Amino acid sequence: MKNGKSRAPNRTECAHCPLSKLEAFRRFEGDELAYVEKFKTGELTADAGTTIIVDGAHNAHLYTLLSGWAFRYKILEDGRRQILNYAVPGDLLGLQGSITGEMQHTIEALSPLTLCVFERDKVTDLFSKHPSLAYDITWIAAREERILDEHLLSIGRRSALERSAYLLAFLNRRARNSGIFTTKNNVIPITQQHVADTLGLSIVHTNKTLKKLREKKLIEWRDGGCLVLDEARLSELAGWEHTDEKRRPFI
Amino acid sequence: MKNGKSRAPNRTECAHCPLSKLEAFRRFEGDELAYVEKFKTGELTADAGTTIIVDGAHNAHLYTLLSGWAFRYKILEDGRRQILNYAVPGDLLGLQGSITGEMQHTIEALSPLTLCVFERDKVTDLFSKHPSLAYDITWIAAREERILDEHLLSIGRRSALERSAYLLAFLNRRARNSGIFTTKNNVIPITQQHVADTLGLSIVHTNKTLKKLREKKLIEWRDGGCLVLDEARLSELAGWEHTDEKRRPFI
DNA sequence: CGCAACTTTGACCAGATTCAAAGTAAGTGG
DNA sequence: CCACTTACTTTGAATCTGGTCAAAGTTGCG
Repeated sequence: MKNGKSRAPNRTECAHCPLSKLEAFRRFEGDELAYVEKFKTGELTADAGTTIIVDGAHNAHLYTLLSGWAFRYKILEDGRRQILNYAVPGDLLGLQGSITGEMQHTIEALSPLTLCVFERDKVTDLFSKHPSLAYDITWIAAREERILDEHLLSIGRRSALERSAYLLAFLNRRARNSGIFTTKNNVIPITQQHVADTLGLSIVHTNKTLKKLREKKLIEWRDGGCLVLDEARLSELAGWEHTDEKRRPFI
Repeated sequence: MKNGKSRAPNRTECAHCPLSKLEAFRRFEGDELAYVEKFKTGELTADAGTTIIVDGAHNAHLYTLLSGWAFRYKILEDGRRQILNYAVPGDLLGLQGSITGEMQHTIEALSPLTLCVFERDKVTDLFSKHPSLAYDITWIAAREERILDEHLLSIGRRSALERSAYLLAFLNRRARNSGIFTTKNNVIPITQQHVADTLGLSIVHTNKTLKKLREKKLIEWRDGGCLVLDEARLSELAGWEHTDEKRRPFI
C-alpha cells in the first residue's frame, strides 16, 4: 500500500472541466455549475498503486474521478481479494459509505489519477438546494448497482472464457465512453492478477484463459495492460448485451 | 411465470404502517409522513411465484415491500439464472431502472407479499419537496450497493461451504431485522434451487454442501425452506462480519 | 391415487486450483 | 551501462472442487 497522494498544485475549474466537453456526459444547467464549483473543495493526485480510501476507516470525502483509472476491492481475512468494480473519469467514489462515512471496501489507483474532492457533510446541503444534482447522485448510485448486477451474473454463471470476454469488453467500453483513451494509448492498465481477482479465478487459469482470447485475436497483452482488438466479438462471446447509455450525469 | 398480482382491497395507511413500529426502521419526521401518504398511489398483493417486474420492460412504478419476501434475478440467453438479491419488508424495489424506467432484471415474489406502489414520475417532485426523503432513497441505494459488494466477495472468493453459510446467515439476519419472522415461523422460504442460483453453484453440489451445514447442526431444511439454528456460527464459518445497522430509512 | 416439485445420493467427469519453475520486462543502484 | 531485483507472465503436471448425468426418495396437493 503506497502513499502517493498529494494535493494538486493547480486546480481545475469546473467551468473548464474536461469531462463536460465529452459526448458521454450531460451538461450542467442553470446555476448547477456554480454550485458544483463551490461544492468542490479541492483536488488530489495520486500515483498508480496508491490507496485512496481504506476499508473500515471513516472518510469525510466523496470523490469524482477526473482523470485516470481506479478500482474498489474487499479482502477476506486470509488475503483472498475480490475486485468489485473499476472507476473511470466521471465516476463518483465513496458514496457507499453514506451516512456514517465508514467505508467497507478499499479504493486504489490503477494508474496515475486526479480526483475532485467533496465534503461528505455538504451533501445534505446539496440535497436541499439542488434537487436536480441530488437526483443525479441517486442516478449514479443506481447505475453502479446495475453494473454490480452484471458482474454478479458474470461471476456466478458465466464460464471463465465468457467472464474474461465480458470484463474486457466492459472495461474497454467504459474507457471509450469516458474519454480516457487517447489516440496513442488504448490499453486497459490492468495486470492478469487484477483480472483474476475480478473474476474470481486463479491467476494461472486466468492466464490460460486470456491466451485463448489472444489466439482468437480478440485482445493483445502489451505495454502493461490489455489492448482490446475486437470489442464487439468479445461481447458476443460473453453473451453480453450492453445497454446504450444516454449522456450520463456526473458531479 | 405466474400472474398472481391483484390490487389490495384495503389499503394500509402510512400512519399505521406496521414497519414504522419496528425497531429496525427510522421514524418519519415533520410532514414526511403526510407526503409519503400522498406519494403512495396504491397497494398490490401477489402470490408466491408471481413475477412483479420483468427484465427489459418499462415500469412506471417503484415499490416498497410491505410484507413477504421477493428476489431479483437475471438470466442468460441459455437459461442460466443468477439471483442478485432478496428483498424483505422495508426494501425499495425498482430503483435501478432509474431515469428510463427500463428494468434490467426480473423481480419475483418468493412468498405471498404486499407492495406499496409509487409513481416513478413523482420522484422528481419528491426530490424537490423533500430533500430528507430524497436523501433516504440515496441511502437505500447505497446500502443495496454494499450488499451487492458482499455478494460479489462471496461468489468470487468464498468456497461453496462458506458461501452457503454466508447466504443463510445474511438472509436470517435480514429477516430478523425486518420483522418478517413471527414467533411461529422462522423459516426462510427458499428452495435449494434458489440457493444454487444465488451462489453460482449447481443444485446437486448445493444439496451436498447444505448437508454439511445440517450435520454441523447449523441449519435444518424443513417446511419448504431453511431454518437457521445458529446464525452466529454460520457467520463465523463464512468469515463474515456484518456491520451493525442503525435504524434504516424506508419510504 | 397420481402428479409435480423438490430433495437426496452415487458415479463419473471437467473446469479450475495449486504447486513448481522458468521466462520476460522494467526499474534501481553501483 | 550492467548486474541485480522485483513484478508480472507463461507453461506443465498433479490434484481437487464442483459440475453433469442418472435415478430414486420425499412431500404436498388436486
